[in-house]
Amino acid sequence: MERETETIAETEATASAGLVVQPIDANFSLKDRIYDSLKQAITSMNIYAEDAELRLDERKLSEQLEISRTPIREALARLEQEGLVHIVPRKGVFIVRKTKREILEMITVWAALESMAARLATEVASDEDIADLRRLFADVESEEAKAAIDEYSSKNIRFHQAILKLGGCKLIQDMSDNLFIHMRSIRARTISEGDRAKRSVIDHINIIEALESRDAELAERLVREHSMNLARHIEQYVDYLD
Amino acid sequence: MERETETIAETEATASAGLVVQPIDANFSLKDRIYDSLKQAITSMNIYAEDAELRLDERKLSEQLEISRTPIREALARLEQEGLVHIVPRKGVFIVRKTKREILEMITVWAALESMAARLATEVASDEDIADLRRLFADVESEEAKAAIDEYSSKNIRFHQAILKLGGCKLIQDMSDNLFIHMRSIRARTISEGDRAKRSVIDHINIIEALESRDAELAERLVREHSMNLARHIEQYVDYLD
DNA sequence: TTCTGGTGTATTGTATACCACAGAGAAAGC
DNA sequence: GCTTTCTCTGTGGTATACAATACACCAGAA
Repeated sequence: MERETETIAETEATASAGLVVQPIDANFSLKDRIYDSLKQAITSMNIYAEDAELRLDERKLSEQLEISRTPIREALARLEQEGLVHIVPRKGVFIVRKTKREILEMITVWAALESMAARLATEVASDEDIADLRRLFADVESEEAKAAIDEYSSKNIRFHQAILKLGGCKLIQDMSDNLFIHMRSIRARTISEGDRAKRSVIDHINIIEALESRDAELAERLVREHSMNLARHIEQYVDYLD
Repeated sequence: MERETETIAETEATASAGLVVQPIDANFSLKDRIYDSLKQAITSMNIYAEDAELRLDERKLSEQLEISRTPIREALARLEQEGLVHIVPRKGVFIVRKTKREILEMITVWAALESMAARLATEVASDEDIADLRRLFADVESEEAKAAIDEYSSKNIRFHQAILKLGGCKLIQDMSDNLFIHMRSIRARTISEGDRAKRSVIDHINIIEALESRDAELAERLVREHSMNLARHIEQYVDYLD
């Protein structure tokens, strides 16, 4: 946008002729594209399936993507820093399977971040935003009976991401997104266990009401306990993790 | 040839001669070493000084370190993912200067993490660990009068890191370390402003007492408010950030 | 003098060649 | 038959060569 106006201002002919653009996105870089591509691929696969292929072959990737290994290696270096893959010198690149303990720690951090977001939300979120939250949730409630569990799971996830967003802290959202990659499949699996879905619905109602009444302490506590309950559940019942 | 000698060394010679070790850390990798080296260099420099050199020259680095550009670029890719540097395609690599808003967000996240750590600490930390905290703090108190401010600043930092550790959540510690890199210089600068040092001491006493009495709610609140006070102070008085 | 256009250099992005090592399988010795 | 050793292949690690582009400088024209 800024560049467009600059260009137009600079050359009147352009403006009069109305030749609109070429904001040519010169920011393409193979490294970044590959990074996105690999990240997308990894997050969308079920890492915790038994038969999951955990090994990544640089050369194979370079052939599939029809580029050289160099940018691939740089993308992999980024992914390693992010914790998605682990590079063992002279051994190979492996997709990381988080251990149960690590998952629990991630949920703990998630609880800290989301509860802080909820606290912030009671201060900065508009009434409309909170109303939207209730609307999204009403949706969930009405569809819950007929829709499949994983459909609910998706809404559940959107609910939590909405709260993170309402806090207005970009960094909290970003960090949560990263945690979320690893928690996605776990959340999806555990939601169907026991009566967690129903309890979850109740929790969500309470959280929304706390936000509506702008009760920072209560909102924070409810969000935190909601997450920590998930941690306790996993601690007790999940055994397919290392 | 080499393999023969290796083999001999491993089997007979090693056993009979009692040649003790070769713990040779084969996990060395230029990429990792460079990463550590650059990170150390960046964190130890004052990023926010006026005359700070923000540009990193790959070729110059490769000459100084006497290695090729490839591992350097991989290290830089990691640093970018971590948020320490920013890579602009076909422009170069620049050390990131956080904006005021970003600093404030980092402190908010820090508050969320440290307050969660404090809460956890009231449950899992041993009495001795908490006693150590008080001891560290007593140290601070006695030296505060005579020691320089930056000396206190270092103790202040250790206090906070101790709390993070007491929570027993490794992930919280790691994430906080990252945030800390950017907050280090800010914290050092602001501690000397106003009577923040004295107020800080009082806060710390209260936090320790909350931990000792195993009051999760109180410990969490005090830690959170302590950090958020720093945020408010920066918001109001710091103007050397973008 | 100033603006425009071109050229040259420096620096980044990408490709490729080569090296060292790990691991598996074959061959040889016990 | 079992163990051991050697070799071979595949993979990642590193270096270097090449391509593309950004920026500065300079020349020429208005």
